[in-house]
Amino acid sequence: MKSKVTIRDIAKAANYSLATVSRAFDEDSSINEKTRQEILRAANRLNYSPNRAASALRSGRTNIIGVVVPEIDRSFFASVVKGIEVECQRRGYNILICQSHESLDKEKEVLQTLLRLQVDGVIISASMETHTSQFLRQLKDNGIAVTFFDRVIEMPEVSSVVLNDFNGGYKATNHLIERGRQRILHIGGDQRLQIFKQRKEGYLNALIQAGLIIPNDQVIECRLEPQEVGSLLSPVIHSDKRPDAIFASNDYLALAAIQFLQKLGLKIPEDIAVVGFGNSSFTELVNPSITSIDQQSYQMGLTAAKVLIDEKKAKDEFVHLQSVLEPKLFIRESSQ
Amino acid sequence: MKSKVTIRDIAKAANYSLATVSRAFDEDSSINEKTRQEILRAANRLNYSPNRAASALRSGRTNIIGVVVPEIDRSFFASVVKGIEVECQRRGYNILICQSHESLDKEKEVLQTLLRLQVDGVIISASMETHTSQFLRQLKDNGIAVTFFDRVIEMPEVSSVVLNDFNGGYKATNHLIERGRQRILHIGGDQRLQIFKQRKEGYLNALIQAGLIIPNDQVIECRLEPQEVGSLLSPVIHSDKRPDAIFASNDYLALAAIQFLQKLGLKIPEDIAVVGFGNSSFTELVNPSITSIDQQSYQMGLTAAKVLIDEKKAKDEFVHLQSVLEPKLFIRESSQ
DNA sequence: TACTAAAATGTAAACGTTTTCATAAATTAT
DNA sequence: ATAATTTATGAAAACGTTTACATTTTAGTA
Repeated sequence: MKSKVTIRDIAKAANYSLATVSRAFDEDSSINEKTRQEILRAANRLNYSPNRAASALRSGRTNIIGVVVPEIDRSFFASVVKGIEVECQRRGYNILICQSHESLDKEKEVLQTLLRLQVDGVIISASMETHTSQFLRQLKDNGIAVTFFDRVIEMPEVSSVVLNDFNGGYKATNHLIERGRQRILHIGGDQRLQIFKQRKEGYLNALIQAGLIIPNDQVIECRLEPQEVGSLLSPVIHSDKRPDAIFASNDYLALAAIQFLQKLGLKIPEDIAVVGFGNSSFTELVNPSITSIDQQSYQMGLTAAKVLIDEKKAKDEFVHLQSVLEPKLFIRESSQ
Repeated sequence: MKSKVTIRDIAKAANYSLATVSRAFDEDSSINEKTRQEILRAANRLNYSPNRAASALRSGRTNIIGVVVPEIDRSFFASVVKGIEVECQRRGYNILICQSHESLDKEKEVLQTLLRLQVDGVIISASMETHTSQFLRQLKDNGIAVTFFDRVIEMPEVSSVVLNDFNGGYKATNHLIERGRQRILHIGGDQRLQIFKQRKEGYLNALIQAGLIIPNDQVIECRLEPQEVGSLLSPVIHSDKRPDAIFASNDYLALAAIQFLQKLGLKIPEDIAVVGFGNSSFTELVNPSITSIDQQSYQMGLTAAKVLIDEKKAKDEFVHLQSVLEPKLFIRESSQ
């Protein structure tokens, strides 16, 4: 059964006081290196493992970082979480996962739980319904560090890690322009989210820079339901000025568009080239494979964890920063 | 800053002892209902929130459940974890995620951490390298409940939740037989894993039951690298007795097979019907969409959490059980 | 009514660390 | 050598609960 060897047993075995033993386990504590070794050896011999609850109670630090995502089973979030877990593990932290299910109420609830648990920090991507930061303010006021990723809420003194969505939109569009496309249509996402707004801005910028006119009907807003794509696309496709390329703000929309167009007998990419966003795993599996912008999800997770932990370590003199990752274009058949 | 209202403050406010206040928060503690209400009201008024570290230290219970998966960003695991999180949240538990990265050493390491953290239970799907249960034994010996899912290790007195992979293989194969296919080839996975063994068994059983002969070369073992599929398939396809159907133990293999066959000019499903396994999201996105066996991943997560928590609650009289979920066949174009 | 059993509350001792403050030992400066 | 620092150690008090045990109150019984 449970061994139950405590710091007290080590103290006895190594013939030091509790305090000294405790210090032996603390990196930056003034203690004679020789006695530290003695103590560590004794601890090892007794097969000691510290009681984290006791430590948390006394010190107020848990070494646990809370992670809040809308849904863990979306490949983007799963991948970010993977990055977070890897970096946290490396730095001696553990992660506690919560899902907001895109609901503000649920998000508040899990943040409340994380506060109660006294996590050392929170890494969060806001739910669709979240547009204010008051609850996170509460965490900050209780000394809990906060870092955003991807879906960021305006908030002073909070670090965040995002993709340069503007550049993503720009690169995607520019790629199509370089391939000689002239009439490039954009299927956007919910414009209340910064990420989609930025992608669209990048798209527009690329067009302007290339001197291409942008007719109003060349941007379609789509609330991310791939089923809608057909009906939204139909009028434009049948108009006299059919687009010769599409930049979709999301891989699922790109795929839906491709399938719709193929059903109409159009050839991809010959008649219409398509670029997606997200570099989802299926983009290289479908036929034609889909050119897409990679979101650096894993890297985003690594970075978010790094930023948060560094912030904790640096205490006061830490400068809050927004880390911006650069998107990468993966060229595949749909735009060749 | 931190409010710091403790049980002591409530005791003062409500005019009861510490013990009584503590009991008011414990469901099954003998306490007068009226005083409980009084206390809860006071707690509410003071905006009290319990200190979990203190509770954990004193009681030895953390209300945290550790979850160990090979890689969180594989859609199957992400989906199971989602189920686990939802059920745990509902029952007042939190989950701590760790990845084994398919490495035995890493797995041991994270289990050690979870032990240190004194989690109340562990839900785990074993790494590819794990074939023994000695480290989990250690957890059990320390009073930590363990539940397996999907990748199970033989271990007495441990509950598990799995898919009926045998039936999955059977259903997939039988579906092809019902569609009139006679020469059904199987692309299997690593036979050291029970799940793949079972799928193959189900496949063989369906064939036998239908009175179909099984030539030796009709089962291909593939270590799950989709690139290999072509070279493995090639000889069989060009032989005089070409299969008219394929049951792949995995959706990626199914897709790889389809793409390889299409390149050879074969029509799917007319020339060769294909069924996959996993019901991955891309199966309905590709062309043709792929018939597949659903693994009930979300349900598996829900169930695993439920079984574990029930076991904790029931203490001794709990009967360890293996929950077997039934796979579902999703018929799509690749087998019509 | 008095007596017993059950239910409700209180007292106080844990749980295993960390950390403040005090003290002792070692080092440096004078 | 002595005083002034610096460095290592120790003693003891937290941290905020839970829980065994003791005590009081209430309800039940004869």
